Amino acid sequence: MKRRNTQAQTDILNVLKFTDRALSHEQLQAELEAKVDRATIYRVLNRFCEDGLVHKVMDEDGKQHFAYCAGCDKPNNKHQHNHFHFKCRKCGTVECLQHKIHIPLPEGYVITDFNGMIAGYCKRCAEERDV
Amino acid sequence: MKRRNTQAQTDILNVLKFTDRALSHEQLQAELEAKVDRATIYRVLNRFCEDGLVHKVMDEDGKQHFAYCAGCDKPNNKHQHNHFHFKCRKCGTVECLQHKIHIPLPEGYVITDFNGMIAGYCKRCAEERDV
DNA sequence: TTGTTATTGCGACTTAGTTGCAATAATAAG
DNA sequence: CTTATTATTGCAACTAAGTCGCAATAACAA
Repeated sequence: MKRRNTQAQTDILNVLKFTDRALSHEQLQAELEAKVDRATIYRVLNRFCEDGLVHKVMDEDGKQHFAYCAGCDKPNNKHQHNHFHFKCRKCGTVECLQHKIHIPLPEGYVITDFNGMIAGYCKRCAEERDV
Repeated sequence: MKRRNTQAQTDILNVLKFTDRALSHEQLQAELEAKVDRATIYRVLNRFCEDGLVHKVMDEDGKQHFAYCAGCDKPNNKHQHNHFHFKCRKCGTVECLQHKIHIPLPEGYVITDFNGMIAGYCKRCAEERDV
């Protein structure tokens, strides 16, 4: 199945490309000035994931967030999204942390997917809380 | 609000206590010979989480899994579920990995929650796939 | 034994994400 | 340039996980 170039796709990819955050469907839709259907957004994002353009993370509420693949490792041609994400419980932003992780797996185990999410308060929101 | 001892609660806690897995609501309900209402199971599990008896992990599909707190760190009285979980895409089991994680956070950030999930194939299922 | 209120069961509800299908439009072929 | 092929979209209906309100039940303390 060959991919085609469409407006919706480039719009979505642009939003993701020009932020360092991982966006939920909701946040992404808010950023999209062009009206794109819910279902289409999901389908586009899933396609991007398959193609390795974007990675998906689950937050602690079970909501998907998508981020452009910038600093992901690529050992032997396979994309590894082996970094953590930080979600602020107050402002809701999800950011990719730089620190790369390697988890020792029991022998014989095969890893296909990585989902690391830390929740808490980002610097700004933590300071506001202290006041 | 004071806690009371009920059958449902001890049943649920026993199931969790005597497995080293993190169970989804579905799996847990299957293990419960006594019939307990869906909503009750969720409420009990959430109470257990609040009380620090059990920890919750999200899998890559956004499904909650619950595991009895056995090997969790407890620095200065606060529970930290700072270990990873491995979910087999084939048999569906979620196990707690022993390896403890420490993620360096940007300065000023406060962590309240940790969710680490790796998906792949466990030894048994990986071997079957190779055949 | 009785009163208080935490807990349960039921059903209705919410929300995120998916899917079927007909319409649209990107690309290839002529 | 025109036409054919089929990937992609929009819409609406659907699914599944989890939550919530409320009346009924049952721990526990008095």
